[in-house]
Parts: sequence; C-alpha cells; structure tokens
Amino acid sequence: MEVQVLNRKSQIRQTACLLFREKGYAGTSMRDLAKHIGIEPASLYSHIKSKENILQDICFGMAKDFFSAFNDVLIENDTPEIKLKKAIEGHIKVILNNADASAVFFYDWRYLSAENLTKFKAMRRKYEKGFENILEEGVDLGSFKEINIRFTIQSLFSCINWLYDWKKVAMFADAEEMSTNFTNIFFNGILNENNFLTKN
Amino acid sequence: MEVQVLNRKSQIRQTACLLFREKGYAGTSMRDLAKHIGIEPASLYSHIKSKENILQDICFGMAKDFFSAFNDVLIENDTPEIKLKKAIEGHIKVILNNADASAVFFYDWRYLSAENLTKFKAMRRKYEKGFENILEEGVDLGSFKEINIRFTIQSLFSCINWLYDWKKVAMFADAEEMSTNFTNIFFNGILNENNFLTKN
DNA sequence: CCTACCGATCGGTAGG
DNA sequence: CCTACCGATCGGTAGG
Repeated sequence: MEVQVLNRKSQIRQTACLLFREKGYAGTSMRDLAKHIGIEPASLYSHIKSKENILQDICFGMAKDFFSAFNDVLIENDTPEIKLKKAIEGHIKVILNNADASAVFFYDWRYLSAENLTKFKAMRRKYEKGFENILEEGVDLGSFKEINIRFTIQSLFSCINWLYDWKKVAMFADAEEMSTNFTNIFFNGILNENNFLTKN
Repeated sequence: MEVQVLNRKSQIRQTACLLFREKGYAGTSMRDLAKHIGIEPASLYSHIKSKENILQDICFGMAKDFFSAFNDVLIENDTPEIKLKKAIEGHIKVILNNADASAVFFYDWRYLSAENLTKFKAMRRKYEKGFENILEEGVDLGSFKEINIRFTIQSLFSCINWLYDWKKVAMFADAEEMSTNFTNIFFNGILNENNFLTKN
C-alpha cells in the first residue's frame, strides 16, 4: 500500500510536469490533471496537498539536482576551465534527464507563492554565484579574458537552458557530445582562427 | 474621441504587458487589468475584443518589430560576420526597447489559441531561418567554423533573450555596448588567446 | 464607460 | 479513491 501511494504520487508529479510544460501552470487545471491520470479530481488530494505543492516539488526538486551535479564538480581540484566545462556538462545532463521538469523549472517558477518565490530566487542566485566564482578564479589566473562575470554567466545559463527542448533540433548522440559542442562555442567562439576582420 | 480610444487601447496593451510579465497570461485576470487601469472590467471590452486578442497583439507586434530590424540588416551588402553582428544588435535593441512585451513574447506565446500558435511558430521559424542563412553563408566562405547551424542559432537566441531582464544585471551604458560584449563572447569565446589547455 | 449579470470553471473539502 | 458539493473567480455580454 505504501508503495502504491508513492507510485501514484510520482505519477501525479510526472503528469503535472507534462501538462505544465504544455499549457503552463496556471493554464492547467486539477481536472485536466486528474483526467490524464484516470481518477476523479478530488482523489488527487489523497496524494498531494495542493496544486502549488506540486509546482513547489518540481521546482525545488530540480534545484536539488542542479546543486548535486555542481557539488560533484567542486570536490575535484581541477583548473577553472576544466571545472567550468564539467559544471556545464553536469547542468546539461540534469536538463536532459528531466526535460519536462526543466521546462517547468525555467518557465513556471514565477507562479510559486510569495514565500517560495523568495526561497527559489535565493537558491537560483546561489547556484549562479557558484558558476561566477569559477569564472572569477579563471579570470584571476589569466585563463579567461577580462570579461564581465555576471553578464557572462547569465548569458551562459540562458544559452544552455533551451536544451530542455533539444528534441526539436535532434542532432547529437548524447549529453556529452552536446556539452562539447556547446563548450566549444562558449570557450572559443564561432569565428575562424584565420579571420581577423571582426576579431575584437 | 478617436485619439482617446487609441490612447486607452495602448494603455491597456502596456498594462497587460506589465501584468503578464509579472504573473503570466493565465495568471492575470481581466479584473486585475481593469483595476490597474482604473476602470470597470466590463469597460475593457469597449477597446479590445478579448483577452487572447491582447496577447495576440503583443506577440505578433513583437514579431513584426524583430522582422523589421532584421530586414534593415539584410538590405545592406555586408560580409556574413558584419551582417550577423548587426542582426544581433538589431535584435537586442528591439528587446531593450520593449522589455515587458519581450518577456510576454518569450514566455506567454504558448497561451495563444491553436490557430495563432501555428502562425506564431511559423513566423518564429522563419526568423530563425534568416539568421541560419547568414551563418551558413559565413561557413561556406570560411569566416565561421564548421559548426552545426541550427544548434548554434538556437544557442545564440537563447543566449540573447534573457536581456529583457537586463536590469537585474545593470552594467552597460546602452544597447550597443551590450551588443558588443555579447558578440565578443559569441564570436571569440571567453578563453584567453595564450591558453591552449582546453582549446579544441 | 457603467451597472448588473451570465454560465462555466476554478481549487479544494466533507464524508464515506 | 469516489460522490456530492462549496464559495470564489473566471471571461465576457446586455443594455444603457
């Protein structure tokens, strides 16, 4: 029985991810959700506390995954470049392993209640800070150019985060290949070496 | 009288942009909107046809602005690099000049009705294609590396599109400076020239 | 631009 | 997990 309850709960979460991604949190009703699962709307409340609680689970669950991947990178003592490359790869893997939940994480966090919204923004800022620290370290060591740290990390995340929708551009074998292609652009740019026309 | 109606209509649009950005399209009610403007909810319908019509106006209005900026770039006969640089700058200027509307354009287009959704996706794809053509031209000429065109352009847009929220990272004087910083990253990468550790 | 109001739908609860 | 149902709110219309 315990097992069944857990299964149903995760089924609700998974279906919610799918629907929230498609029609947005506010555009998805509990009746939609129940219908997709095959139970009556009122029955949902045997497994979940509220609609917002589902959103909260998804958003903070993803945050936990992102931090977990990032911390795995930090414990190794690599150079800033390698560390950043690995952090990007970790971030991408989390997205690809949870495509629907990622879409909710990126698009629907704003529907969190005031209290959760504050917590969410703080967590996100902390995560960004982690990446900024790596970049800063690399700039100090001279491995990265003298760039605006915050601007660059914002661009970096923005640049990666569309990958939850990568299927529409299906092109690479796996997360690693995708990550490599991405890091190549971000580290070295798209301009050919022998082209100096617009270089700096 | 004609003028007054137009003013009120654009006021509705502008206020809708603000609210949709903050709470999402589905999270914003016509009553919210009316209250912010200072009229009764029913009065809105003297100026607009429906809630979705406002969203439609915003989304397709932005699309028109993006195309307009892009076409200005195409009529000049520049090299692919210069053309891409100018197209990026044009795109950024449109975003910065319509920050709220851009947020709606990027986040809330999925709330469009089925028919408008199809039209919207087609327009967006056409716009992306325009950028892809420039990149392709540059690859053929050898000015750009042999990169996956679609992947790169998706990354490019994703990378730029967070700029509607640039105020949280207030750092650059104007759109041109922002555009230059951005193009520098994308064209040349963040890695220092004398660092070969992770270079390809 | 307002008052008055419509039917539909919302998230959620009571009780079994 | 269901039936039955709650009050609140939704987008929108009629008529002036």
